[in-house]
Amino acid sequence: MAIIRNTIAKKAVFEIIKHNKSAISQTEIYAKVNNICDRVTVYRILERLVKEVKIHKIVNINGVINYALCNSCEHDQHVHHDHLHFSCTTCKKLTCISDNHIELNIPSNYQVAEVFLTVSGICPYCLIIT
Amino acid sequence: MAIIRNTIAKKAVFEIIKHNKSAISQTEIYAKVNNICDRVTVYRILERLVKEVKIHKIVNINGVINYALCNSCEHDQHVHHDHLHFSCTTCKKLTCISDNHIELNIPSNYQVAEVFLTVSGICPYCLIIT
DNA sequence: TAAAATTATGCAACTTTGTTGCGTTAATAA
DNA sequence: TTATTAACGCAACAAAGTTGCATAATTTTA
Repeated sequence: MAIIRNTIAKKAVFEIIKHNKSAISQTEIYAKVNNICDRVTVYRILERLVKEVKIHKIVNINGVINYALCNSCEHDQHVHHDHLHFSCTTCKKLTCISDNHIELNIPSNYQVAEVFLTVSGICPYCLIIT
Repeated sequence: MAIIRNTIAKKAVFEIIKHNKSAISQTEIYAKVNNICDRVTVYRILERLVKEVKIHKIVNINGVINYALCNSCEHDQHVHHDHLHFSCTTCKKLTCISDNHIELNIPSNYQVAEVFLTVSGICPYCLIIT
């Protein structure tokens, strides 16, 4: 039975994700972690945090994996995510947008785990600066 | 004004995507192309086909970019994709599933380009063999 | 039809992102 | 305080994607 250890690096990574307004990638997290630990350690911490269901993995439209808290999510098999991810094509940032309802119509022979609703486009900030 | 050339390699890549039942990655396409051209050329052809709106880019839940025809898509700003992509966690394949309706509720200060609805889980084939 | 223009390709080298093995360090329970 | 083992660092690797530049192929035009 694996005992979970709350190490300094793990706490730091979690705090970074927690306080970041948009979803954040491993590269960005490692840059913010300020050499508190190795690059590989960040990957392993993220893996553990995902397994512990403390953070969520979201892929942006370029294939870069991002991590976010997603407090609003229901971790229930039947109630799917009620929010949407906006993937900005300009700044590459991933933002969570709430208040969306998804009606699914998937053939019963598929076993659904998670639902990802991602919208690409230009975010308000990038629209202003261009 | 760029003149589009329909080269042998480009035709081959397009045919592979066209005849593949699920969305396919660059790596898989290159394997199928049978040394007709270089690895880099495949990347450049895919880039061009996306720009020409002949194929679509879809990211699976692991961040691997896949390409598909998506004939059923409406290329209209207001009418969004009416289908869903199923990303199998076992075989990693991306399949298009039709007949889904998405109601979006995105703040008006976001400029929407494309909508991606991806569901992760286990596909019928993998469910049988396990 | 030959020369000029330009689109597409090949090759090599590189970058970025993510993974694995293994010996060492350090957090936690007893 | 010690024993256990989770977590870490380092090095090396692998996969995916990008860039520069010289060359090949196609199209235009003179």
